[in-house]
Amino acid sequence: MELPKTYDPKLTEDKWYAHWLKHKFFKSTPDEREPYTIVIPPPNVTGVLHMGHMLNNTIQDVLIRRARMQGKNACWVPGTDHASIATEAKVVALLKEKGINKSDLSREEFLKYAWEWKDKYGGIILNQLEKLGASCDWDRTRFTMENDLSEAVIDVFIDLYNKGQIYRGVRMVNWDPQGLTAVSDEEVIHKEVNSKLYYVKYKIEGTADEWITIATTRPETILGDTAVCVHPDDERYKHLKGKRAIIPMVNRSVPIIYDTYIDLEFGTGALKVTPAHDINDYNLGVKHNLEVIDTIAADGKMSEAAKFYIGEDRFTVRKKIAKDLEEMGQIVKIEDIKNKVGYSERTNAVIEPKLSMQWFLKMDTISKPALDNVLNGEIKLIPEKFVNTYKHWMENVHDWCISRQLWWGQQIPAWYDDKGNTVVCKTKEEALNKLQITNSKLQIEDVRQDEDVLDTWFSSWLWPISVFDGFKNPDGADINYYYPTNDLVTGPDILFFWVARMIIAGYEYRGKKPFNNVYLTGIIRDKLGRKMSKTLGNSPDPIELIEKYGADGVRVGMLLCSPAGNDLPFDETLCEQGRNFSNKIWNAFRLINGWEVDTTAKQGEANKIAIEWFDAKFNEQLEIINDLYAKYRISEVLMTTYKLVCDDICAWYVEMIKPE
RNA sequence: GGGAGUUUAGCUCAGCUGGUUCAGAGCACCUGCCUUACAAGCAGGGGGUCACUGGUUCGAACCCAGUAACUCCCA
Repeated sequence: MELPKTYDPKLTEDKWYAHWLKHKFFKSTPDEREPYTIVIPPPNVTGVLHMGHMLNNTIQDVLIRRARMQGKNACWVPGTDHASIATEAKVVALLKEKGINKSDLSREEFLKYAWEWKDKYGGIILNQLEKLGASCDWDRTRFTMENDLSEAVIDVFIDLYNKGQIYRGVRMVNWDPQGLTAVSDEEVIHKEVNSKLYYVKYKIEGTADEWITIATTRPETILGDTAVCVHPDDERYKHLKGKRAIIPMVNRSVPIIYDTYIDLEFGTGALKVTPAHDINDYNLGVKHNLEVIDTIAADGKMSEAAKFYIGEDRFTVRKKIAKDLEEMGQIVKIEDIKNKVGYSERTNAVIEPKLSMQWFLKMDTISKPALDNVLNGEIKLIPEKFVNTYKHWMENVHDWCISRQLWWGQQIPAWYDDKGNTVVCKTKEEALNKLQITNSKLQIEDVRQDEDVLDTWFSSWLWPISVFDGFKNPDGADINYYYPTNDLVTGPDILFFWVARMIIAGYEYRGKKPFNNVYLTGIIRDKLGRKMSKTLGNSPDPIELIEKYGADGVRVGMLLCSPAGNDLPFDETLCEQGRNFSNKIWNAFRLINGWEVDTTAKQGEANKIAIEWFDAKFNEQLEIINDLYAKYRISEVLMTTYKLVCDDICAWYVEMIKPE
């Protein structure tokens, strides 16, 4: 048989992957062996594979295959996550192309379209994972919005509500005016941007020509101002005590208040207070009992309450009002400054702090075991440096805003009657019964379910439990055998979003950690050190790379430069090295495959020595490799293996035993 | 503004408890080779003020202090 000189990964990889699947080598069911379990960080169901997936799934595959070879019962559970904001946005966009507005559809109609979309595109990323060689137990594939998992989410919501951990209230939340939903604190990305700082003078009430100058980056919110605040120790403003200022344009008289919150150095030391559109102002408002005027509507346009520029976008108004104030002679000066602005992680829209009615999960007590058990090493973060970050977050965690004003997701099981009563339970009938206790004449048609759905992370935080049916069947064979899982491999960007919350849910619902170790991969960057992103277009398509270098080639390329937790500047030449490595192994095989073995021949002395030497060498390197694995130093494991193959096997051993 | 981390060869990184595996690896580079497994290869070679400054020590890439640059997280 003539083997080609150059290795063709395509033939080999497809052939063997099919073989593995056919023989169910990745399948796992509980048995007597020691389990080794990984649950996949479920990718967005409508997403496509990117380099980050490529990296962390390669690492998971390495770990799971090693465990399998060690004779453990290795189980890698795959699946996807319903990604409510992202998916809903995609479906809305698709409908728009067809000339359909979401607002023209009923909830049911919209969800039908969304499920169609999911059924059409939801499998893509899983197929791509197969291409990559991922040895998942595909029979276990789960989806966060499938019936069982949704039921778990609803049950958990009800349970936490009954325990008093979930409440509903009007709070200042991060509002995404494009997604038209609230998002959690973690979904806001603060970026430094170039802005203008407007110095605007407000007249002191009852004076002819006395003014106070405030500085603001958001003049469009002036219309909602309900106070001016200065520092009590500020000599410049002591004489204004008890006075009032007049808000320009709307001519509203507001108090001048004194609070040590004020930064004397910033701007003029005088702050305009807009309780409806800034979290700090809101807090000041609560403290000083200020009026709240909500001047910006949900879509980011000025509301009726603003009185001016009604229906115009907040950024347009920013420019207009500056011009109008200038004409009124109330702009003192405008400076260029850099400041931090919050953007929505999902839509990239500028977040608008907004008061709204939302559901929250109290985080103070429920998060306690999750903090303690990372600090005491019961759960290990790799690399360890993330423990500090984790600790800091956990100690300062705020209540989690879990409601989203969307349709794609688990609808909140809260029910209202016509009198403003609320009950939380699973079904409408149950709700009716409960509501009738205080509202006996209530009819079922008048029971209304909360419109909102739950944050997607509120379902994925249950993932390590729910994929083993731990809610449906808390004493089931699967959950008892596979939980706690062994290793979790994910990016540091979702340490709080997901990892911390899984730990919280693990202790709350199983009384046990969800995993022993968390391996946090690096973030992949391009050669210029920029994060890979769709908008920059600097991310290579992993599938194209696989076509070019083979899955093994790309995987080797990724792992060569990926110490845990460090950024990973990706360079395609690394894949080339990976491909070359595959070729090297191929050719070593080709050589040996060509040899004919004469079983009657006597072993030569040189061969005997060579074999003994290699035996020792191999075992020595194996020990090193095992030690490196124990420390999760995957790229060093690879390098050691690489050298073992290229140097010890190919350059020495094979040459030594090569027939003349 | 608060916190964490990083800085060692052109690039990506090892370097544990300070001391003959302390200045390393892979890639890249240079030179010579299409030598019957592999040019996606082989043989050889060059290359570092261990960010900077000071300190501790018989001895510092490693410990301490300060400085600088970069990265990340939080507000």
